[in-house]
Amino acid sequence: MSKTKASILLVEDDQNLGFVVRDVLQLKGYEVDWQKDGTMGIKSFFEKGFDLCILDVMLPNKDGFTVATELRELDKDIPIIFLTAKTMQDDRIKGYKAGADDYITKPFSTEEFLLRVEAVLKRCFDNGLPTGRKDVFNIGKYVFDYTNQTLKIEKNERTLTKREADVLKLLFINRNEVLARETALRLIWGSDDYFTGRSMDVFITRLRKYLKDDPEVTIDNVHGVGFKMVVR
Amino acid sequence: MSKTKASILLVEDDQNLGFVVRDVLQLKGYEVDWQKDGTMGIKSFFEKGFDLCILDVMLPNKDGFTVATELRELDKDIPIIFLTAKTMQDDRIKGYKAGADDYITKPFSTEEFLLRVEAVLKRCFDNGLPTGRKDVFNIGKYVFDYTNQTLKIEKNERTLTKREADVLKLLFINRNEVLARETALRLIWGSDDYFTGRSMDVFITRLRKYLKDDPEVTIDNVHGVGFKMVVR
DNA sequence: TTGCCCTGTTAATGAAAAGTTAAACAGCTT
DNA sequence: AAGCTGTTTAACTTTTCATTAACAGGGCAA
Repeated sequence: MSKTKASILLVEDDQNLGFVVRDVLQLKGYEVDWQKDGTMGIKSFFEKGFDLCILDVMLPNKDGFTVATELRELDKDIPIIFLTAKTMQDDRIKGYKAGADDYITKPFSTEEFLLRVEAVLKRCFDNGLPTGRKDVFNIGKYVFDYTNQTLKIEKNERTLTKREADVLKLLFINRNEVLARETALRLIWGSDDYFTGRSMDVFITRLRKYLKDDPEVTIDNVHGVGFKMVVR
Repeated sequence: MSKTKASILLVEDDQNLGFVVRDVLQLKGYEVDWQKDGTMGIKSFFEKGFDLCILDVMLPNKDGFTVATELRELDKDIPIIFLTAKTMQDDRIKGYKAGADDYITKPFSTEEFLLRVEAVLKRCFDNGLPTGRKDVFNIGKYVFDYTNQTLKIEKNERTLTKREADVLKLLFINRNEVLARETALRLIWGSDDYFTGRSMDVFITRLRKYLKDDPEVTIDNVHGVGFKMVVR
């Protein structure tokens, strides 16, 4: 069945506001992951997955909109709520409203806040409850369970390492499209240099070996750019 | 509901002004690519594509107007805003002639600047939001995906190399018009000498081979000038 | 028509990227 | 500190791709 309460990613650099928001949500039974900057937020989302993301617009390094764009690359339907300062111009709010499921202007009351959160969840999961995050993927004849780090074909199950699972998941999210080397290195390794690149190659080799039992699934190289998982 | 905000190309050689402008735009949620000279700006535009370009008039090597003209060759509808140090009537006239959508004289307040930017975007994308950059082209019976570097006809898909994709895209942008050899060499290779010219010929040969399955698509030579992709 | 430059085409070359395997290493646990 | 596990580094091989070369036509001006 489904989970009882949604899990929420909160990206907020302000200590005080972050603490309060997390607390309010947790008291309502939500599972909350609080990250202080966009990069960590994206990493966490990739690894854990959430039912809803709440992003402050003003963030160090990577602002909320950029974060939102990158989150949507990982999951195009993920509900997103923005937190914005009151000083923001009206037309601007209109501008990004299209990409957001809701926006809340600071300061806000906890009641209003919770109402908005629940409204978005209700709208996105029509029974009011999240369907539960999907971290089991069907890759051709394979069944890949990301959280349990297992890869199964017919009766053969293999346990993957964290890195293997990360690379496989990212490839699958971008299946039939080129996954730029740089993107993968940035997201999974956090750095993009010669050696991490070579390291990735080693993982690709290993994953190909794991996936060789279904010829419909291949990992193709696009020279100088990255890799493309092709699922026919 | 995929894109949140417009992506902007900023071409500005001055460190301080460039930094400030980028920052101001980023804080407003725009995705900003800051290039320090015209050549790099054009290259970046060709490879990534943007919703709006902001060009300083005074630039090393290639001035803003020249850059604008070349940008318009790549995308005749791209919105362009000029920045200039002083009120130079001559420049203004020349600027509008090249097709500026707005013209901002330095120094300017961030408020004024942002208003102008938003106004131009609003004017150009009537719903206030950019349409999103298109990098999938229909070339006769072919479907060419620039970012994924694929060229497809019916069920046959072939992956292109970076250079092949670059040349093909440039030819297509100038379809039914002559693409000067020099233009292509400058933009894609960055230099225009005998050997790069010969190299280009090799790519033309290869692209012709790839495109031979649709007789309605040809790459014709214009002796001494360049090539013309003809799509009937 | 002749000669010269420009283009078409194919093959050879060399450099860089990727494939592969094994050893080294780091972080745990026992 | 020995063993175990997972990741990175290293060393070597193979592949890929842009460039260069080599040769064959073509177009155009004189």
